[in-house]
Amino acid sequence: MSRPTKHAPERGNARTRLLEAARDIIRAKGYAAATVDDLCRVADVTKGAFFHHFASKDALGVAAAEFWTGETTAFFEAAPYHQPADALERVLAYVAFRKAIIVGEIAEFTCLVGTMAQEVYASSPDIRDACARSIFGHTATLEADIEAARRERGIAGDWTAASLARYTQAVLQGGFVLAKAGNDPELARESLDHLDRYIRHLFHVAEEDAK
Amino acid sequence: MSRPTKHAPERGNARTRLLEAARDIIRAKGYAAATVDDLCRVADVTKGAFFHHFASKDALGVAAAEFWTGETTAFFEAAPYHQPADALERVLAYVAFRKAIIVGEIAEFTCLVGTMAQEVYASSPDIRDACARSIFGHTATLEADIEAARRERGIAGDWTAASLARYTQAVLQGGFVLAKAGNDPELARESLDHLDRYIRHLFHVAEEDAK
DNA sequence: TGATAAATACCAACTGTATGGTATGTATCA
DNA sequence: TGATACATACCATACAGTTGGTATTTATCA
Repeated sequence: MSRPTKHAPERGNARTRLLEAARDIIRAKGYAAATVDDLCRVADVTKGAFFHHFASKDALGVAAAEFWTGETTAFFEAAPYHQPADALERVLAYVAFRKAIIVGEIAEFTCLVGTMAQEVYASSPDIRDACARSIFGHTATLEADIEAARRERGIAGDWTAASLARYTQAVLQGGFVLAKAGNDPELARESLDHLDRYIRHLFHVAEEDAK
Repeated sequence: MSRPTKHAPERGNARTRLLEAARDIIRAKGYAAATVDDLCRVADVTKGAFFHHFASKDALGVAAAEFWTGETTAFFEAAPYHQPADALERVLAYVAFRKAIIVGEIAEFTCLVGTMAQEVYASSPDIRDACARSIFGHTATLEADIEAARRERGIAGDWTAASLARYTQAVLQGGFVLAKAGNDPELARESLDHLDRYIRHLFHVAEEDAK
């Protein structure tokens, strides 16, 4: 995705700094309100550099979604919830992990591509599709564990692993919306407690005395 | 909220038409991208009329959230899910109703205040708070039925009626985000199937063979 | 190895238009 | 007569995008 050059300066090139700025600014005030000048100021580059690296603001939007995909993929691959040998435990550890990382400022734990998709789904199909790839690509990684847990434990029921994986994303995204509206991260964490209880129900395991 | 005057023209005054335009345009492309000119064009009023009724674009945002509260309150009060004598049946009927009205264009069934809150939560506290009142005011109406169902059926468990009511909103809002990203309303309906199954679990009732 | 061409990465200043908002007017109604 | 409900024309600024440059790196080849 990012074609590295020997050219590369020491502390990250302008393109990367612009993508990081986009990630932070768009999460804080949305895509439309994030102006090119905003991005350049935060990234400490000029407008000439912006339009050298991106053909348009929308092109940056697509690149920002792909950058987010790369960052989050690496982050979740390195996360500790993969450790349990038991597949269901990995799924529950995923939910617990998602809850645990809901800390600090709202803009720091909410989802860039969920925010962007909500805003541009109709006006910018390119960005929307990049967001969709990011979200549903992530759910696919969870789907494997859910499917394995189902086989291991011989669970029936009229739901699919893919559907449950998507549902975890829906609960997360919805929790973020509520946290933003109510200006309270606890609203997002609270949603994940219900999700945890639901998954334990589907797999017939007892609720743990959570935190 | 809307102080009617004898002045009033036949098909709704400029203020109301602007609020309806705001509702439709903001759901389609977000708050920031909805320009005052857009709103005036769709409402078929001039800019003078806009700034006669609203001190600023942000003031319109607040008014639009309140207008949405009024419309949705009336809509849900008139909805058929209140009919069952049994409180739990009313709760499940609410979820079924929310699923049933997810039809047509995405912009027609998604939530104005969820969209706005996601965008302006940090940059416009007034709008954010109006959105919060709309969302959490609505969850409060469901909370009563959940609490009644709990009493009627003697249900224990480490969750509150208020928390479950908020969770239904989170699932809805998250379903909308996924529907927008995937450009497919089914993604929102699917989330509600999981929610239905979860609620039945909490109240120890069997899953119905849903359509 | 060194000269040179070509590409890349970036910068400063600029442009046309869109934007939120204003100033000032008029018609209608109580 | 005074307030309300608009309309028209206007304004300063913010906006995405352009133009025309320079410095640096890489590729080519004698």
